[in-house]
Amino acid sequence: MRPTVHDIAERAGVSLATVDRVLNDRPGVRGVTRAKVEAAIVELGYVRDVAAANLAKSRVYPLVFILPEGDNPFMRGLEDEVRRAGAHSLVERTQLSVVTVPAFDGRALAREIDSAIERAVAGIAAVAVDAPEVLAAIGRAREAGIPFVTLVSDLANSGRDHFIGVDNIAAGRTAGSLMGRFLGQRPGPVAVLAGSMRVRDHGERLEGFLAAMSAMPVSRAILPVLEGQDDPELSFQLIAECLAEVRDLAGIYSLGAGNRGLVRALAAGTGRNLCVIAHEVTDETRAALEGGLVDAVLNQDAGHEVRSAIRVLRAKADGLPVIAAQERIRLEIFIKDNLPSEPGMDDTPGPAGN
Amino acid sequence: MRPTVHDIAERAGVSLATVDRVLNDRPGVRGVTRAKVEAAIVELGYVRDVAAANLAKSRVYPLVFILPEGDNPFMRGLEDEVRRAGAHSLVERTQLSVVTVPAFDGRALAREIDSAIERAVAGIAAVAVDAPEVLAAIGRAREAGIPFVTLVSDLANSGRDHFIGVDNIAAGRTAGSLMGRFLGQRPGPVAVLAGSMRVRDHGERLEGFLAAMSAMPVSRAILPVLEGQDDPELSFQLIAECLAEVRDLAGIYSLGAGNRGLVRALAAGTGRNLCVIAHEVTDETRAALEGGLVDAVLNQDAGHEVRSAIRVLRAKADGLPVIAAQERIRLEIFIKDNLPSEPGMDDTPGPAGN
DNA sequence: CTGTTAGCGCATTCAC
DNA sequence: GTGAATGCGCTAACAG
Repeated sequence: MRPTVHDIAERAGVSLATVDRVLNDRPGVRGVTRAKVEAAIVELGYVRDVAAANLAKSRVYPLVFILPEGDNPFMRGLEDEVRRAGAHSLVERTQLSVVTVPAFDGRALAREIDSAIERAVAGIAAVAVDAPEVLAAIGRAREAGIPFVTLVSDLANSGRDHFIGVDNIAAGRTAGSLMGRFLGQRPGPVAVLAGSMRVRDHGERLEGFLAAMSAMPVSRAILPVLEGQDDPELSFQLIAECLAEVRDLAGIYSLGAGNRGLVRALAAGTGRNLCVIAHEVTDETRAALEGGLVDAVLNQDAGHEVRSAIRVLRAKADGLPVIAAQERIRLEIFIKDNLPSEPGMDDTPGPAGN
Repeated sequence: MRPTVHDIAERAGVSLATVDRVLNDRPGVRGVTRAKVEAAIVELGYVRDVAAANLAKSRVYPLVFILPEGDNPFMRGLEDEVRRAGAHSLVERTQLSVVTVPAFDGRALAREIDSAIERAVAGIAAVAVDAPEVLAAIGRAREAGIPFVTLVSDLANSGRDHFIGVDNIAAGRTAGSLMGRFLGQRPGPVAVLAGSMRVRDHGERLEGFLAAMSAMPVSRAILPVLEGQDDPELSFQLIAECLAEVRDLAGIYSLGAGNRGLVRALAAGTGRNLCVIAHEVTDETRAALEGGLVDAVLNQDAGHEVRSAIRVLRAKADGLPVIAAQERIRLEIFIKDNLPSEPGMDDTPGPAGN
């Protein structure tokens, strides 16, 4: 049997309360006493039973996810995953909530962060916007001792505890590499559709894409980036225009969330046989992949990201270490043949273990 | 606050013990009483606190992984992952052990399964071999009420509780699709290196590969399958021979674990510019991918598989449902650009949350 | 500064 | 058939 607090209390010749004090390093213990207890802990190889601890604390963990509002399908998918995780969360003493803020609005995000701090939540996960207000708000969360993770888009210098998302430069490189191979010797320029270059992850993807394309044996022109603001209508117009003007277009890389407009334009421009690579599996991209309109979709698993965020926030809240290998979000490549079946319908209701 | 056993005892006008009896449906409760309690459970929306239950039971879960022995790097990787999970497992009241048996030996596997049943373990995970003895042994595990999951290679009609691994037909299709696209118009036949066609997953991968290749616009000859028994030396010879004889060879699909021999032969046959697709990220395939000897590697994440097996076995042991979406093992596609950094060095030691 | 005591939610002997 | 009492490993009042 594993050693318990009783064993270490006995071994150190102190009471349970004292053991508990040094375990949770709370004040009110003399240095000598503390040392004795710590020695006993090491000698017995004690590891705290987190389940029992949480039971005793009967602590609940209110966690808040702050996501951009609007009809960005990936973000709505993230939101769905949070709610789905919420269904299982009672068992894990975790209380999930979602709030949405206008996209790309640093001030609004900062306000929401402060509000969460006010409510004394146990952890915050947010899609970061690159703005000074946000940086400051994250700093305040840190000061309040509230764990903070960035989701999907990072803010590395903010002091956040963890970033949960993919390496976007590598994602861009992967897209470029696939595009180059799929096109082979075929001539013609490539277009890039982005949301906005003011968003960090979009910029990084472009950077990686350009690097990989220029490393290809066949050199190929990349047209000036089209910024569709992740808006379906604007994206549609930009792509439709491009298709009309550039008759020998060979491929399109859609690195943002403007896929609905992209797909509409592709469907209209019949028989062009382009190589198209997009990001995030959504209803639109899934259908386009299955229909042959899109050749590959790069994806980050929203469900994994949400569960990872929860695990990391809870670990930080409990002062536990994080299993890095488990929390690394992979960049998934999907083609028609390895597309997983529709999500959502495959979940089992009821309480669950983990 | 969530309702507890006390609440439902009070509501039903019975004692804790009685509530417990119906919760764990044990005998010794009158029909009427049982009905009252069950009504209260439903009305209050009671869900059992598994953590507290396990604490009270002070139950530990001895789980056993039965893996093929030998120098198959993927299997050794799986074993490493089990040990790694074992380091965190104390916290989760789980006791992991690994036993190895000769590869492809149904009788040896069956014997080991029986031994595990004998020891009354709480769950068994095994790489299935397609043999009647194994089928029978899995049946005995079921009768003994011991949860059983198949790992990597399934045995669907065995009555196992769950399969943890990828869809191998889809894996083969994906390989075929990528091979076709990467080759494009380039002429020449394609070779297939397998371990043994008597293994189910290898057969399924071949099936998918052939289907995808034949669906390609450019028709292409597939050479007779080379069976390397997953043996480095034999695989090397087969591939070296093939390279020597088939001067216009366009590609190789390695669907088994003979990659060490494959890579050696590729390295020797300089400047042949083949399209090579292999399975499982190991030291060899990683290096080959980085060095340009291999174009793509299809992978199943061993760490995820092990953790999934543990979660599923525990859930089954506790009679809890499984979160299907979380337990589905994805088929990962790796090219040079999205290869994750070396695993193993990125783990944090010490106790962990999950 | 340190120790005693009473739970957290559940399972399990024992009596009745 | 049913209930009361005790303990799992830990935390948190409250005393001393």
